[in-house]
Amino acid sequence: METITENQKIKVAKKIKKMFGHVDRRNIEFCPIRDVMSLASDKWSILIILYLGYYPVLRFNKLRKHIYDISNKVLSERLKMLEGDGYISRKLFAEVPIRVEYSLTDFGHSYLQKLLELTEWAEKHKGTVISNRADYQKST
Amino acid sequence: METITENQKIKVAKKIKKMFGHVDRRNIEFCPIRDVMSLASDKWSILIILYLGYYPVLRFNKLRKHIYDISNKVLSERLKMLEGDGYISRKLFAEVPIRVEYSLTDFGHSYLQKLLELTEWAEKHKGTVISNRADYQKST
DNA sequence: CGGCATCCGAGTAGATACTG
DNA sequence: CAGTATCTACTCGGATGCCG
Repeated sequence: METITENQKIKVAKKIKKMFGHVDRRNIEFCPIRDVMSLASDKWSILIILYLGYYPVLRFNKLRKHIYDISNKVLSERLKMLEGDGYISRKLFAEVPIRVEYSLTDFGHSYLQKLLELTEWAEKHKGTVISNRADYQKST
Repeated sequence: METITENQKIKVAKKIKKMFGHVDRRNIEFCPIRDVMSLASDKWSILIILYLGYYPVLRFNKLRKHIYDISNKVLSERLKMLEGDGYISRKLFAEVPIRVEYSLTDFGHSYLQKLLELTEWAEKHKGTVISNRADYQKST
């Protein structure tokens, strides 16, 4: 892993202060972490957004097969929330049988670009997490 | 919001494929999204990591006051998990009264650098999410 | 096909009290 | 001070059945 310099740490702290100016107040009407991130960085949401970034258009059951252990209920809930927040769009085709296509909006693509940085980090460092967990188990 | 070009979308799809090569398999022993991200991108985890990125060292009750609505139980659980995965370190001082200091490890700092990109995005675009949500409410 | 409605069980969060 | 213990409440996820 790349070592982090003290300078970088200071830079990061400044960014946090700038972004999170309300860091010390508790009368926050709308916290971006609690209210935006908690939905968008949910395990299922991440997978949905990634799959829609990979396959530009997906139907409900296709998506469900890719995310191979999500239930109808949970998938449809997440899709509704993600649609509500503007990350994905839902196109209904009134055919028989009915067809529904999900895809990312531009807003969703914008989010995905940032999200990808994080998931790439996780993929790259998953080995470290695994061994950290094992060590921690032993030490207790 | 910046418009996303088709080229960028293709680039992103390639990145996803590279990172998420198992995108179509279902016999995944350890999924970085499900197993790493779901802990590290949890609402409370994000807040803990951000506060520890801003204040290099924090004691239990200080941290709890900053994250102004987390219970003892949940905070101590998350701290243990984050410690177990290697993001934070816990230093115990056997004084009276006892003192425990939490801080980010280098691994935690590495994660924070990427995480910050995402939270900055969320802070910048929270207005869009709010209005998207309002529009969606009306349309239903 | 693409969901929604319903029910149920398990896990998780919160409040409070207590302790080394 | 830094948690743990306990209990309760509630949310969440999974399974099933149904319908346009």
